[in-house]
Amino acid sequence: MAKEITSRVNDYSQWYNDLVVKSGLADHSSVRGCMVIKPYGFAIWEKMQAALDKMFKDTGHVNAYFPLLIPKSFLSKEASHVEGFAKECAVVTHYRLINDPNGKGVIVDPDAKLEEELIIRPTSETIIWNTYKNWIQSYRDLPLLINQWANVVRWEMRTRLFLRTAEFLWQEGHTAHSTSQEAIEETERMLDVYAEFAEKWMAMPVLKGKKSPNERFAGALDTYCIEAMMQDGQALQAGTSHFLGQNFAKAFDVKFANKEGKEEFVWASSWGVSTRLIGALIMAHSDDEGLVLPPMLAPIQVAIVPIFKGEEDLKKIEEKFAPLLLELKAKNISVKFDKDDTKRPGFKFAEYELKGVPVRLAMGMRDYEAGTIEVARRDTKEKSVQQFEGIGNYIEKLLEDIQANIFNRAKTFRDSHIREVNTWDEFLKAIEEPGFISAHWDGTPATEEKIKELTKATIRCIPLNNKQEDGKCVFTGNPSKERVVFARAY
RNA sequence: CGGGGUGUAGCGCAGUCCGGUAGCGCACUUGGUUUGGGACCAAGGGGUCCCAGGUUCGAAUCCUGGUACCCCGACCA
Repeated sequence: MAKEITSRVNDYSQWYNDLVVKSGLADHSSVRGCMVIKPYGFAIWEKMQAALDKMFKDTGHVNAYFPLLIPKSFLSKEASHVEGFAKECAVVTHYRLINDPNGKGVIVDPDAKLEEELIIRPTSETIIWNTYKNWIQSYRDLPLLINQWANVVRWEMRTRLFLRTAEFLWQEGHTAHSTSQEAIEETERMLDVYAEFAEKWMAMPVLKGKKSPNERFAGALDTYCIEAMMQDGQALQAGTSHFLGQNFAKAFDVKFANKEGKEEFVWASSWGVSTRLIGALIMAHSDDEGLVLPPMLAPIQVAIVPIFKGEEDLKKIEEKFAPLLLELKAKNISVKFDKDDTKRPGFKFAEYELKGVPVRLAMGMRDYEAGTIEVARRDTKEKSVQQFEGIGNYIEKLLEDIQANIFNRAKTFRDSHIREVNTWDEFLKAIEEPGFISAHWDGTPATEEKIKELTKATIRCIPLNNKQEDGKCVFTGNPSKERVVFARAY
């Protein structure tokens, strides 16, 4: 075995790290907490971007780009926003380096201190709302529906590849509206877009819900989220959509004249997903042999391994496959025909499993003569021999089947790991098992805080369209109208 | 920020206790044989032993100081 991956049961966290590095998605960089996203990992991100970008455009949004650097003073204009982000901001203080007069290398030129320090954006609400002030005068300028693809920096104390890195890639939508209701509708619409993307493309079931006040975005009136369950039963927030009310409009003085000619503050939403989704993808589906990628996001959907002795065999097999390659291309299926003669078939099989390629085809002279082909699917690791004739359609269906199968597998796992509990004793017992807990909560931040302190579990969300039922808070016994979802989270 | 670990060839590591020619596996290069589940043989190339200072005839190894990254926790839109 050239590449040993720690097994999930042994050490889930180590399994994840091994997998990310050994499958070639990303590496640690020489900067603490920052990663190098390698071509294979970036290809997944590009597929995610393409799908999401289309969904954003289809819902009326356009892309723009705002600066990486933000004047320090901007951040403090919205009180709770600065409180949330100040402690993890990287700051630019100087603009020049000079040769070190005492030795080798360069030092910061003390004479090149910035008048006002700049922060590297941890998120762009402030610089964007400062810009919107100039763009919005009338109700005719609204709504403003803008998205940006960007990188942000948050100086996290502890980082993990993809899940929490100091620098990460994301998209952030920032919209401006003339009414509260319209902004709320936008917030909910984008949550639906995220949920659809997670379930349809990533094959990852998610719970849609609202955050409790404790877990809200710094500066939001309401934070909506999608929460996914990883294979170790922990929760991962996979996307958020915030209703910002008029907080940023007030902080940056963004007003518009309504139809009656009166000035009003603008209503806002913001929403984002990040490269963390790649972490989610890995932890939702993969196994001890490597990645398991959903066909819709796999950079390579079909790998073909010809097994040959000498140029003549290879040529025969290549000729046999030529029409199939065209057919698959026409079906928009990405294929790699791997005729690399320096690696043996067994090596390639293992490598494509590690990389999570959904379907692998193998053909040697035996199959060639018989008019058959070996088909291996990554999700179940099943192999079968099929007739070569008509294999294009078979593969197309198989990819759909794999996409559906891994979604169903993840959904079955999740649904069987959500427990309803009604007493504190049950809660304490259940939280030591993998999975989510559905329980009544009295709605107070104090109770949530206390539960977190005692169990490390947080309220992941208050599910949307939640069933209303009378109950008692699992901790205080105070009356409650609905259940909320508790879990330990990444 | 607390605790732990690690810095030696591209990668993974041994050597450090007990100072004395810098090693192993993988990868790489060349040639050959192989090819249906991670091939084999032969030859070869590759080093600021994290940095600085000290002890010593001599330091990867001992001493002092620094630094970087990783892991566990606390923290975390």
